[in-house]
Amino acid sequence: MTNTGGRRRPPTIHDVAREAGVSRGTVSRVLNGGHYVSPAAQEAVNAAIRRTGYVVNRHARSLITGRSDSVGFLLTEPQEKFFEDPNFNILLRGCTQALAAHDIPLLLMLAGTEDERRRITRYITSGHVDGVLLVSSHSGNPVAEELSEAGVPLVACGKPIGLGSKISYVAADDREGARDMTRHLLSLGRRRIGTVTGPLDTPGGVERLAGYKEVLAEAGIEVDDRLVVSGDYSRLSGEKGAERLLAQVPDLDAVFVASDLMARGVLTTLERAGRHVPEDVAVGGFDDSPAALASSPELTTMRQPFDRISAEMVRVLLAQIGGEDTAAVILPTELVKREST
Amino acid sequence: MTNTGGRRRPPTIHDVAREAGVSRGTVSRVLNGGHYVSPAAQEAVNAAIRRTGYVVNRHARSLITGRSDSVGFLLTEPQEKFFEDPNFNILLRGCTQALAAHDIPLLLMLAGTEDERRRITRYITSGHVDGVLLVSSHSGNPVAEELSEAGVPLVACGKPIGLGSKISYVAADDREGARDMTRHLLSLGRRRIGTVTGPLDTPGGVERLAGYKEVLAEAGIEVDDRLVVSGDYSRLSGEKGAERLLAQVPDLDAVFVASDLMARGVLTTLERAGRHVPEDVAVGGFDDSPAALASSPELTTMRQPFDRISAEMVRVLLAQIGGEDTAAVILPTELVKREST
DNA sequence: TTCTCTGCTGTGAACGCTCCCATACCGGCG
DNA sequence: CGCCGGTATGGGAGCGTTCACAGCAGAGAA
Repeated sequence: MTNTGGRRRPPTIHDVAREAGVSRGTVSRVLNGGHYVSPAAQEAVNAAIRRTGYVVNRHARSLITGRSDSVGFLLTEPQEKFFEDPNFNILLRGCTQALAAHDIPLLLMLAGTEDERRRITRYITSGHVDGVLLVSSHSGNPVAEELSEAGVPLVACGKPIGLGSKISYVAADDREGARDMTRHLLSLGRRRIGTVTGPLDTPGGVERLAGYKEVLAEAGIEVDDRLVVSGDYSRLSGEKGAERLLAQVPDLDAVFVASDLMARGVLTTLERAGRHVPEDVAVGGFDDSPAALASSPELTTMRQPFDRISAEMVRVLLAQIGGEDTAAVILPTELVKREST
Repeated sequence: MTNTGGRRRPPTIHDVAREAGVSRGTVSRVLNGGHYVSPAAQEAVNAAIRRTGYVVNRHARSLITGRSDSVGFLLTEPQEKFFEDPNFNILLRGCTQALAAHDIPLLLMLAGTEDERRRITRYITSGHVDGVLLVSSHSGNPVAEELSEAGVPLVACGKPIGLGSKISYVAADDREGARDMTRHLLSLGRRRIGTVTGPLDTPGGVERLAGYKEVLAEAGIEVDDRLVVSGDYSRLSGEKGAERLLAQVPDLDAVFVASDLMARGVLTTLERAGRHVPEDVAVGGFDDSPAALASSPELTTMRQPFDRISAEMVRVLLAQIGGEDTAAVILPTELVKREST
């Protein structure tokens, strides 16, 4: 590697060609898979690349190929949620790494306000990224539709609620997860099982509630309206939710909470009310976020496979960029038993 | 805005020129500040841009200017820390927003392993970003030196410990913050004040310890070695640290903890030991992270102005990219009194 | 008038790459 | 022998921009 220290003009494909005694074309072919290149030339070019410290100029390449070899990670949540929810971070990390394995940089984009959203939509649709990983649990999200209609490859995390949209997504099996957790609570002998749902304009909120109701119905237990209160995934809404549950159903013996963060709020309220967990009331969360371990007692929860979700999102997006038709991917959740049940 | 639906060739500067009845050059001048352009032409071009939905092709621009109009956000911590520490997220968000205001995308880069570090260094030094925001509290970080020597504009968050390095950085005033907190504990009448430090190979760890010691010395209190234990900013290390403190100094009446996360660990240990906070032992944290509010009792802490830090990092980096010489920026911290003292 | 200066405009080069076409070689087949 | 298909290579064209330069008009000075 030459060119130590000071800012010199970086080597171009020309320099490599000269150094290797071949033409630009041959170097380019080596760079792009090495088809129609003799082993001798192949070797000479690779040596020359090593000697010159050549790195392809992605701008020049993008200019002609029309691809940018980068993807956007778009967050359309209002900002606060980003920080309250550890899942975003895990997802972000997973996606960055999965993309790095393909040598694709990730552009982080936040579109909290309407203004930002317009700017970013414009940026994306004008070809500055090859595709978009969309993280936004809330529905009614115009960005997804816009981008999708503009033909931008797009993969969402979680099912977009938009009616009949053909947007690919990767999600955990919320309904089955909720079913498993509810069955688990039943298997402990609990019968007065309440739930604190997520926001009902999100697929996660809807599906988890559905799973809960299904299992209770199958077990022949009346699904009492007073057993169901809804939250917004925040800790505080967990506290409030539990207060309402206790008021409406004094003989409550278990709660299925649609997120760990809310579950922590539920624990707080139960403790304040003098109910022991899990003796008096069993509590099951959802996500297996760090919050689940940080609480006391540690939360029983449904583990969402975020590492696999991010890997799948990247895989599906790259396939879509490659021109394949892609479908939804649903990944199974896993019950993690801890102290709270 | 034409070009709805299907994938058409996006308009180029040529199309805009034709539409506006001027030349490429004039359009380009409008795009880049509008100097030497008559008001009439200016107006015609802007109208044409609006009509065609033109967006500049950044690849073509970068190819000739040599700038990429994007910056990297480089994280060299081992991965886990990223998630344990809420500060990173706040920083990331702040930087993304500050950059967005300049229409500069942020490329997120994780370099946890040696391999990744080489790849990313290579990527950066070959001009794919104009500058780097570096987040890595630990010292002995070769990346910073490498990039800096290669002439890449670089701003670190927190002071890099590297000897005599000329790297610009933005940091909170750790020492003064520690002094304030220690004074606060003294003002409550506490005299057996322990501390759980951060890692002593980080500037934050060192400075906060120094501030603590200074104030005790100034108050004429002997700085007992047994009062000082060190942690690694993790919650667990806070628990362990507090255990050691209690063992070594049974009559402990206050603890200054170098991070909120560790402070939560300290609270856990104190509760287990039956010590009441703040009655028996006052606890002061550092960061004012969400963890400070989530704990019970809520933590008194030193607020680090992360919003201003990220804004300053971006400002300094852009100045550096613009060719200015830049220096370090130190921002004041602020005492936030809550229940734990 | 003539010359200069200033504001504004158009145009031919690049920038570094990939694409495509022309060419050349080789072995095998009719 | 001529012709073919497959492999390998070189080089021109062009991607969409900015930059440098040349040119032109009009105002003011000589």
